Amino acid sequence: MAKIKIKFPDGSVKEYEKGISIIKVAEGLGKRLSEDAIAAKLNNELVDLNTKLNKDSNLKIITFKDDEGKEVFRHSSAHLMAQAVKNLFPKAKFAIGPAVEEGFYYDIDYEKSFTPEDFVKIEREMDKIVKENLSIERTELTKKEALKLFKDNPYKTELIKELKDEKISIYKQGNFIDFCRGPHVPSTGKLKAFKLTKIAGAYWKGDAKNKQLQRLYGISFPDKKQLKDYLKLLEEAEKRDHRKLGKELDLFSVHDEGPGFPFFHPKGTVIINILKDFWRKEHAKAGYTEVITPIILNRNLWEQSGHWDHYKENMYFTKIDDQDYAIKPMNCPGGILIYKTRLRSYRELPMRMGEMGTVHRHELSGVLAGLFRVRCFTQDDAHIYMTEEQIKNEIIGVLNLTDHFYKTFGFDYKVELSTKPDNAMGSDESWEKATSSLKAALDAKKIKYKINEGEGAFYGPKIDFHLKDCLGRTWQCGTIQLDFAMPEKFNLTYEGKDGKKHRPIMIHRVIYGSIERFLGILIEHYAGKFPLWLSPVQAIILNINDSHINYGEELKKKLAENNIRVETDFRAETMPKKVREAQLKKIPLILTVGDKEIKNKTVAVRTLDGKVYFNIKPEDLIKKMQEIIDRKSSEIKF
RNA sequence: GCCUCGGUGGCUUAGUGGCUAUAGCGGCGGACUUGUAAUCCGCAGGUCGGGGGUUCGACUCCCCUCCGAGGCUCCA
Repeated sequence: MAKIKIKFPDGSVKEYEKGISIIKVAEGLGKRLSEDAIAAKLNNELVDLNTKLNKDSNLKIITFKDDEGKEVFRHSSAHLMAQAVKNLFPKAKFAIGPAVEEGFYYDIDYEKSFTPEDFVKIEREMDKIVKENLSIERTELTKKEALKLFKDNPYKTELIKELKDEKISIYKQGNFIDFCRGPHVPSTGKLKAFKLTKIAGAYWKGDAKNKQLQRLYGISFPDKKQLKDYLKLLEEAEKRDHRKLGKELDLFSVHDEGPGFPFFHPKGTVIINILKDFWRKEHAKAGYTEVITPIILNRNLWEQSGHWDHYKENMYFTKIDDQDYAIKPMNCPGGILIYKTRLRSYRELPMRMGEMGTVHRHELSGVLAGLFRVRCFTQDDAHIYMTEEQIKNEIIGVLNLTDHFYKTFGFDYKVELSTKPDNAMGSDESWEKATSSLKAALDAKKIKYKINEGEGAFYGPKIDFHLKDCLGRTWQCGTIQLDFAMPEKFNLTYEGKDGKKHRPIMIHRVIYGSIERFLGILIEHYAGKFPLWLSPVQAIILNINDSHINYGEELKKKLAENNIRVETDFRAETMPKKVREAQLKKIPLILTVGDKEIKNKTVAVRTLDGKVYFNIKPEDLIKKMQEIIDRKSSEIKF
């Protein structure tokens, strides 16, 4: 028998008999590894575990810990679900069933809607198939054979016809056959822990003109514990839902009278104003000015900016004196009018103009969600007008500022760079220059980034920031976009050293993104327990009986004089009840006054973690609080 | 916009054709004057999202509408 050499990721090389299957190799490497194995990477190509090795190769065993492993595992789970559905509902026709970031789905064409009761049945059937531990086998067919096999399924037929390749792979597990590129786990017994999560409508090929199918979603893991942990995380996320907390903490509300137009209550407004104050201070330091531009502007402006032609379905309109006006969906055209009020000199560049601009966008009713997706929001916008040479430094400036903001709130973040798309405007040369300036700035800051080839806006390349909250979920917030188009459309110029007119380049950038959305993210990030500097109410004073009210009022006055946001609760309720209520309102500091405190001229301080500190002097408390507020710290200790 | 599910006092919620629609929290009134997560008693509060229909009778069934939740090409 001939021998072949297999090289592993750690550099080691082992000899095997030609024709050995990968699963056999894995078994030789260790029991644990062979049990965890899901698929393998053979010479950098993802393959099934029962693939036979016929020549010298590089081999890596893939487990659930690898992203590819998760994908294969969930993809196999989708097949498992499809098989169960097929067993229970033989008339169901299957479209596509891939793995996604959060699990997997299968699009199914079936006459009747699936119900939650069906979920239970399907899960039971899946369990059965897992217990049978059916082997999952790959077979290759010609296109003709495949078309014959799937002649009753219009979706698979369409997909097979679209395929350029003549060779088609199918996967078979028991009585179930699916057209699939693979790879898959070797048998259904691997798919131990799963749960169907939701059902939704989805169009065939995502096109609203096509038939709408039922999309069944599920999640799966190699063992029950991981599934349990995942479900727990979902539960935790649900507890933190900003819509729920927003109501409980009296921060904001939305009404039938204005879907997608949130109302901010006094406490929510406190936080928004703090976010704005912080923004103003930091931007002034970084050399920005601030402007205010109107909400409603004439049609001519939007025609010139291109919004009238390209963004119309997202805009709101109105008529004034019989003329067409639009409510601004973006701030830039307004800002540009300010730039154009007089001739600009190169000496003025870079010119950094910020604006807390409230924009209105007509989003589809179905996509609205709390503060995350609204129809009216305030962008912490700024536009920088500059020369090509200034790009790199200006980008570095924005990167520094953004980093400072996100760190302040305790967010980790990831950066992505999007490059020239097919429908781009502007010359290849200026794109090249702009993109390399963005890269140079990122490299100078030693920021790691992912490149999204061809995903830039048609008017310029961009950098996006994705925040990671404490549950590991990511949110796109900040963005830095270079723009060659607007300066062109509005014929922006500056006079150079040479006395000639030149075209400036523009940066559009936001850090919070939308203040409303950022507040939503903060609510979930902190689970409603805001750090002291952001807390709408920083302290509440409780008395023990009526004789302590006067002392409590004095204390309140002292705190309020030092700009501390303080409330009192002098109701004739029991202490435990008042403590409980303050705790549920997530007020960071509960201050209690009683006989002892009056006698010693002190106060008892309770923090949200339940620790109580007695004998604190009011002056010391104020000093401590101010220090914590100044540091914007989320920890409180005495 | 489209699909699935949902909408019952301020909030959470019981109630699948039959007396005057539950209960808890919250609110208000009263008693209690209380030492760090719920003291007791009483009262008020609902055109069951809105409109129409079926029926002797509708929160409950049907149709329309409004609002909300989750989704709507991450390649067989």
